[in-house]
Amino acid sequence: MAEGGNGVGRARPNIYEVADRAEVSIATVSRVQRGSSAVRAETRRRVLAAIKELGYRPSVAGRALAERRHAAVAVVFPTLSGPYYAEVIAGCEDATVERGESLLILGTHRRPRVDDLVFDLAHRVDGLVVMGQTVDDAVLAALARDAVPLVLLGRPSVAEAPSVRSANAAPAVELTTHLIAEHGFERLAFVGDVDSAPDVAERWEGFVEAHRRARLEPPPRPVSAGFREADGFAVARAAFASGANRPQALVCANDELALGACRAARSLGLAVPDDVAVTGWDDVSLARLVPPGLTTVRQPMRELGAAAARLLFERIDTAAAQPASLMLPSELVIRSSCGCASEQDTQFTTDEGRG
Amino acid sequence: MAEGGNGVGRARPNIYEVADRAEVSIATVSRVQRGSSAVRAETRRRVLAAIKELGYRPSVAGRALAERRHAAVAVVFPTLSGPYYAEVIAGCEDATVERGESLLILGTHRRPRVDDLVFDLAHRVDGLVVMGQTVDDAVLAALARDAVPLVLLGRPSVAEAPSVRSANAAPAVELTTHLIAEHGFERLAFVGDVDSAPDVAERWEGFVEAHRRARLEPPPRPVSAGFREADGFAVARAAFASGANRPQALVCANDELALGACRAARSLGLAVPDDVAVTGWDDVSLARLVPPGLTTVRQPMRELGAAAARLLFERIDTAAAQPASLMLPSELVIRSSCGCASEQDTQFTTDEGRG
DNA sequence: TTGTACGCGTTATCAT
DNA sequence: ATGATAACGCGTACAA
Repeated sequence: MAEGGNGVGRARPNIYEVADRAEVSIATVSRVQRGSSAVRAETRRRVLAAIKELGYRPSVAGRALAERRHAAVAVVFPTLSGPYYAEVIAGCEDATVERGESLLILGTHRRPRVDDLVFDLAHRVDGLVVMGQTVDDAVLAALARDAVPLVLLGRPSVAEAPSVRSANAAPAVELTTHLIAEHGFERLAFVGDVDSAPDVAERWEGFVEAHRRARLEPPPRPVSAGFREADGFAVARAAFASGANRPQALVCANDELALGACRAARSLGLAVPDDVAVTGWDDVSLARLVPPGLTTVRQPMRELGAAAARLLFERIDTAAAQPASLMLPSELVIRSSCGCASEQDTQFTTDEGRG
Repeated sequence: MAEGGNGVGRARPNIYEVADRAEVSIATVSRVQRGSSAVRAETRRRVLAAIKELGYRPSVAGRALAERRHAAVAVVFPTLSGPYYAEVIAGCEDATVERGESLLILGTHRRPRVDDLVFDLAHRVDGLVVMGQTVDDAVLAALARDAVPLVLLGRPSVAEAPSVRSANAAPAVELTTHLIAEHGFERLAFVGDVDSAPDVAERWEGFVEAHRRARLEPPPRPVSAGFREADGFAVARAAFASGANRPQALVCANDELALGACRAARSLGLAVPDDVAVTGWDDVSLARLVPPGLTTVRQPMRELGAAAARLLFERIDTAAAQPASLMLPSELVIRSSCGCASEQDTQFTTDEGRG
């Protein structure tokens, strides 16, 4: 381990030094080191010895130049706050390391000149995973024209780039139907900004679809801004203010909003789920910790990231075929906030925090 | 925006094509493009036009080879689960983008051949931020011998590499003294694995020091494994089982443990803080949301990451001088779980979740 | 099986 | 102010 003492400050050896030391040509070093063509066993041994003695590692820049590839990909995301993006990126990282390559990251939230940043990034990797609404369609189109392999994540397909998503409509139908059929609710409300993200729009559509199937009139399209706990608090307060006609259940576009709604209920002396049911989306670690356990929908975040990266590699390796888009299933997680029995609220391992 | 239509599939133009089009030599293109030496205004104009028309961007590989630098750094971390590492990495990313460079990431948790991964990584960037106990000291020493610029984060200095940390001992003294002096507690317990991380060890030492100053006998050194919610639950259950002599306050090494301890208390019919006080460390987003608001210590996570990256850049730019290590202050966050009045538990914006 | 020589796209030095 | 040209480190035809 930790290759040996080639003196302090000594410049990194290059392929020529290795060749000299092993008394072969650089071509042979390259062959040995890449494990490619046939090399006589004895020669290979000598070369390997020289590599080890010198602590030689091929220069990525030189190799990138010669091979015309970077052995690296990048993921573009809005922000690292919250568990969603971090988990997805972790999935990308898993798949990337598994392939023996490197992962670059770029956050776009509140950053000027994002287009330029993305173009620069595109030129130092072999492909890009682009999450959510972080990059303009026009930029994606331009990248596609430049033949930059692209995979989209949690966002509709654009510029013929394949996309990886998790199910929204189906679980939304399932969740809403659960509230209607199992718990007998008739006045539901949807909390979330339908126009801000396709994911949310699809959840809303599933919500409406469930009403249609139950022959119930869906509530009017919600107007609300934001995804934050405070937003959920405000919207829920307003909803609860409608007196006797207040909704019996709040279907929130994410767990943050749902937690805010729970707080709003508490602040008005309403009990969840006895006085009002609340559901979330994402299954953040809080969801199972805060009483009552939040009924929500779990997206396979890490798998989403890994799948996107693998799709990207496929796209890189076979420039020809466009791999199809992928839809990963989401899982309904029934806890107590919808009104179901508590049943000891699952396990409590959260994998948060550190030493 | 989005440079123009140089036909589909057209190969990326290189500096020669630009030179041809502008009717200059590649040297001039390089000069213009780098903004270096003097170039006649008219010439510059022509070159700029050619660059724009062709959508030229210099190849990072070519540049890296010529300049012998990568314009990129990497951060090595254990895992992306939980808010701590994600926030720190976000800080690194801020500082990196601010400098116009790129950030590579490598997670080591549960990964085989970490040493090799790190060595590979080191060869494709200009320097490394290494977090926590992710990499063996021997590997760090080897990297240092190879003249790889290194900055350590949240870990004691090794191999003469500067380190960035947040204060542990001082806030631990402050927190413990608060419990002793303000709330009059005399039987405290420390929850956390003191031997697993230097950070935790320092928090423990601060805890002991506060006892010393108050002329109180500190409890025996705790034996506990893990940092997780479930670990806190288990340890706290055991502590509460000691009957009348049970601790009046639990000082936990992080918020996860503290939340587990709270749950343990609940499960035994003990109220927090009325029957037992609990404090955490980190101020994760849960800390202010779960009732009662958790008294904890806030580390400047994002600033830690940014500071580490900037220190690394300094180290890269001035190979000679070793920048000194940095210690960033941590902030005591008093909420209700220590027994202080609730006072409407601060704001509720959490920045978690997404659309 | 092995070696020679060229190309990859820049930067930088040295002439002019 | 501008142009030739030599590195930079590697992969790989092609030749031997």
